[in-house]
Amino acid sequence: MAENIREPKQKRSIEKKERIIEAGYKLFAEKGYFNTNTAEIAKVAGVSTGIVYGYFHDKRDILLGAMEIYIRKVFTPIFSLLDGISSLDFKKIIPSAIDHVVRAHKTNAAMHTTLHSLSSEDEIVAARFASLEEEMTKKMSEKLISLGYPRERVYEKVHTAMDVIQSIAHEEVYDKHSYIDYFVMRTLVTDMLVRLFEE
Amino acid sequence: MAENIREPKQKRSIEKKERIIEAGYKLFAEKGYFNTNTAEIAKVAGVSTGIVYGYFHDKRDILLGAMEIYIRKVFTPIFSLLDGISSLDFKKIIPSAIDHVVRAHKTNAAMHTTLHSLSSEDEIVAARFASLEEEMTKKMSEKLISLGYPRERVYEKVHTAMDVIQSIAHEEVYDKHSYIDYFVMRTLVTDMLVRLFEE
Amino acid sequence: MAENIREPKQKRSIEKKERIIEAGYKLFAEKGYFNTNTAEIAKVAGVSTGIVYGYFHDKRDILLGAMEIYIRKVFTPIFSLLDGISSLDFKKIIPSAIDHVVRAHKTNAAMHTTLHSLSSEDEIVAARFASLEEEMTKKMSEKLISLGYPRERVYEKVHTAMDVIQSIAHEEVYDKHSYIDYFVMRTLVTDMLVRLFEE
Amino acid sequence: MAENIREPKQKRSIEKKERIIEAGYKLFAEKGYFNTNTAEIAKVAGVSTGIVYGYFHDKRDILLGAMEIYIRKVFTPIFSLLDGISSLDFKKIIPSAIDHVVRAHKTNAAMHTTLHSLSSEDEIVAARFASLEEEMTKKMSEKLISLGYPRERVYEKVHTAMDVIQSIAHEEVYDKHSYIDYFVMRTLVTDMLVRLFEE
DNA sequence: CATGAATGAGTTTTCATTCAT
DNA sequence: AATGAATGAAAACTCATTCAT
Repeated sequence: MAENIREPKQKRSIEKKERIIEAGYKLFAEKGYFNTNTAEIAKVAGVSTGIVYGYFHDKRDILLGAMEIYIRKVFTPIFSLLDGISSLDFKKIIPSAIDHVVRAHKTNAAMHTTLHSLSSEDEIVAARFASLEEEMTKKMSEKLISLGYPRERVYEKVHTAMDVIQSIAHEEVYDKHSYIDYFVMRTLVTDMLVRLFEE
Repeated sequence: MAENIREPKQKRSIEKKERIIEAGYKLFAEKGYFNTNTAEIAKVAGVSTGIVYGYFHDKRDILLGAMEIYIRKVFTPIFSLLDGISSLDFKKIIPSAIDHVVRAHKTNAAMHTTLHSLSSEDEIVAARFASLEEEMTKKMSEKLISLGYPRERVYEKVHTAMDVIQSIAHEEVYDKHSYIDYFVMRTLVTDMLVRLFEE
Repeated sequence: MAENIREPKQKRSIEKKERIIEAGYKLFAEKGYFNTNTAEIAKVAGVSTGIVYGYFHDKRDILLGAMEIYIRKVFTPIFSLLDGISSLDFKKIIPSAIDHVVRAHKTNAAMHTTLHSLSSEDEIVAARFASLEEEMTKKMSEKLISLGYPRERVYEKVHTAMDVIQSIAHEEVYDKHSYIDYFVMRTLVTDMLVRLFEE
Repeated sequence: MAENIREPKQKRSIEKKERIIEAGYKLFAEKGYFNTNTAEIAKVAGVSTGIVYGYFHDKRDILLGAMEIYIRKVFTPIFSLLDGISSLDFKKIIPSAIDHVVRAHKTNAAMHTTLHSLSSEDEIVAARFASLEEEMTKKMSEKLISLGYPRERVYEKVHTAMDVIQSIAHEEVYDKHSYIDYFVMRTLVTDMLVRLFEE
């Protein structure tokens, strides 16, 4: 039962661990978690099956690694967007936020879906996402307050806005409904959210 | 390999097929699709493992059956809500809609999550949901138009409203964010959507 | 985690379970527990690997089954020997006991060794053997007492006798020492034990 | 595939080889041979996994090394006991022998069990033990003869005594039978063996 | 129609041993 | 000599699906 997971310090090892995660990322996104097996991950990563277990406890651990990559890819730009906000000009903030989120979703849609799936079967994954949303909501809210926005109901507003923006990102990325004009929809949503904050 | 799936005509058989679907529903919702095996479904349904393949092509086919149940449970009340609308009084329509959706989610949240998960791995599931959304959007839009609401951008408004309502239903059902006052959030969302339609 | 082990009631199934145990018995005895794999057991039993897990929780469970067979084979004749004792004539009892034990060992030596091995790695196996020894000691002691033998120190005498008899059985079965005349040794031991009880 | 096992001459190397053996000893004794892996041995020994194969052909080779340690620890004191015998006073010799063996067992019981186990799967281990027993029996017998004890049947007597003493050592060390008074048992055995030699 | 035992390919995981550095 | 990352064969176990009864 001795759990001996290498925490790689050398460059080559770090690269290898990263390669395994990237391979997992790619395959999980393409075929879903349960339809991917470790042998395949190893093959795509160009390593032996054994070494996978040198870097990860098990398959789920690879998923967790991939999730962190996903979070890095998707949330980092969004957090950096936050830093750029310097006034309460929601007519600028909202479209910019939608833009960021849609773009982040577009490049990582498949992984997003896989991870969202796993939320239903894995507590940890679900918890990680919940805490991320919390972090974003709080950071955004504090930012607005620091710029003079009234504190009252700000968490609820921000969280609602985030939900709405995520919805529209989904719509645009999956583009399943031919009867919807996504440009129109985005305009609607933008106005709606601007009003939410400016009321 | 002749695919001989019984389309049961006798009452006893119909009941049996239904029992299998219900068992699948329960288990898929509780533990997810991949963590449920057919033997378990058969056991919960009180039938033999073999007969499951008399009524269904494969495991996925049971999921599809369960999905129809889910749709029946969740969408039927929402469709019937539609019929009750007789004026363009959005201050009444929106809260009622939110109420219906939240309630439907509350009783079927687990299955919703499972099905949503599977969308990423199963085209059919994804397509079924898309077409349902389409149907709902169209029905609702036509209803509004028939009551005199302007046709322009109505699909986009309705679809956006549906997205937002789903989001808030999720929030309330999973209740993961202790920093959110869900009553406040619901009020915000209601006002926001009323304005969307009344502008 | 649903542990569904068939407890076979039908004759065919019982036979199959028995066949698996016998295959395990044979292979464990020939090659040791750790050098035998389940696929091999299945093959020798003439069944699929899967069904093995229909009848047994895991590989160790097969060993436990084999252990019970071993116990049946080895201890049953010894217990029946007990029933045959009708007087305190140790000059007859001791040689007869030695005879039985040596013969039982000779036909099951390999399995004995394997099981004894496992005692060091498996608590259950060890405990089962200890309780068997206890049962035998107690039964034998009660028998002697019922025939009028003094109760004092009888457990210790019987247990000692059992140990000694086991030792000599080992010696005869494995026959590793060319400088030993096993016939002489058996005579020595017999006399020694007769005196132990007759003193 | 050139088998280049270092026969270490330098002190540092000898120490390292010794450390590996001691680590193997400890782990084999604690968890059994098959439940111990080489990486663990290396770790406990404070060396790299690779270098283990610089000093040993394979895992089994480490076991053989550990066995020699065991033999050194257990048999050396017993052999030295032999040297101390200067008369045929069995009332002294027997208790002293029992004492030595019990004590040796008490400190090395776990390894004893492991090695005994391996006898069934490893010819070399079995042979080594057989030859040790032979050596002891012969040495002891010669000693007795040199002190005037009749040569006839002496090997068988000594070997039997050794067996009995080992049995009682086992009993005392593992102490599995609550219904046995081990002090009584030791007295019985002592008397029995004294008589065996004095008859 | 119904049963549930049986199949066997497929999956995760381990570990003795090798090898580049 | 020494390291410890890497290998990959082999093991235990699962489960959707089939089939004899």
